[in-house]
Amino acid sequence: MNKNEIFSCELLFKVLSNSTRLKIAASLIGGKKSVSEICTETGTDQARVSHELRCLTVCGLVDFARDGKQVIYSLNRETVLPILEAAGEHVKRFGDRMGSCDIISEAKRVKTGDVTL
Amino acid sequence: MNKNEIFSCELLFKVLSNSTRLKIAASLIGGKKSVSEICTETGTDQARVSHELRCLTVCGLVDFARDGKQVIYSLNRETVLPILEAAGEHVKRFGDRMGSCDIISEAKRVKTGDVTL
DNA sequence: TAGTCATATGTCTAAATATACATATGAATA
DNA sequence: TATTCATATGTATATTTAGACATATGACTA
Repeated sequence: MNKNEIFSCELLFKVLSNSTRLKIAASLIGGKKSVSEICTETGTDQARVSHELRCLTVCGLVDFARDGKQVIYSLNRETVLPILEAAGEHVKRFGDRMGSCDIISEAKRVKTGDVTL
Repeated sequence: MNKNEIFSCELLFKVLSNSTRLKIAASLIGGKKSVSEICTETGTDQARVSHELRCLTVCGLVDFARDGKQVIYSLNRETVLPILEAAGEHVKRFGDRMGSCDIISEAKRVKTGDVTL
């Protein structure tokens, strides 16, 4: 991996490291959806979903097509599914440990009141 | 993907979305390395490398073994390489576009003085 | 063409994260 | 056992990001 690739990967992982964007992507695994369907499925308000959809679009994770008043978004399955699958494999083995990393999730642990021991 | 998996994936992607941690992981693709070797290869100071190595260790991306005064870190190739490879595929196609996403890289674009037009 | 439905964009603030710097620990050796 | 080398940890601050809220646009329909 050269520096450019590393930087682009950093951006890609940044896209996926936000819970709203990740929920949207996960929701689109099930198939194309309109913005309002995505809002309902992910329990997120419309403005924020639209913001994040733009990010996902620019970064190539989703495509869209207008259909009358609606805009239908779809996952770029070809490149995104392999990433999610590979991540899923890792998480299957190490998911439990990751919550105890204070560098990436100090705040969340405090907020959700998890016990650290 | 259920909620737990999504949350764990979010953490995993957060680990990989930091340039220092990603550089360390990329550096370890080439094989096991001591902390000071990683510092040299990635051009990062020792304290920060150690911090990030702990994160990478807790989250299952690297393993370590003490060897005298040194500590040798290795990549958990089995789960991490597939993630990096899949990310590499995406980036090969969409890497160019991603820099123009203001949501994930506003600050960096300003700092590096890139032209946006 | 006025209204309304669906979606997109602008922007401010709170929260999370990265980094720098200081310091501690732990193993080897003189 | 004092010293030195390699690595780890604590913590304050600056930067970055997420999220909330207000508002704009664009397409269809009465």
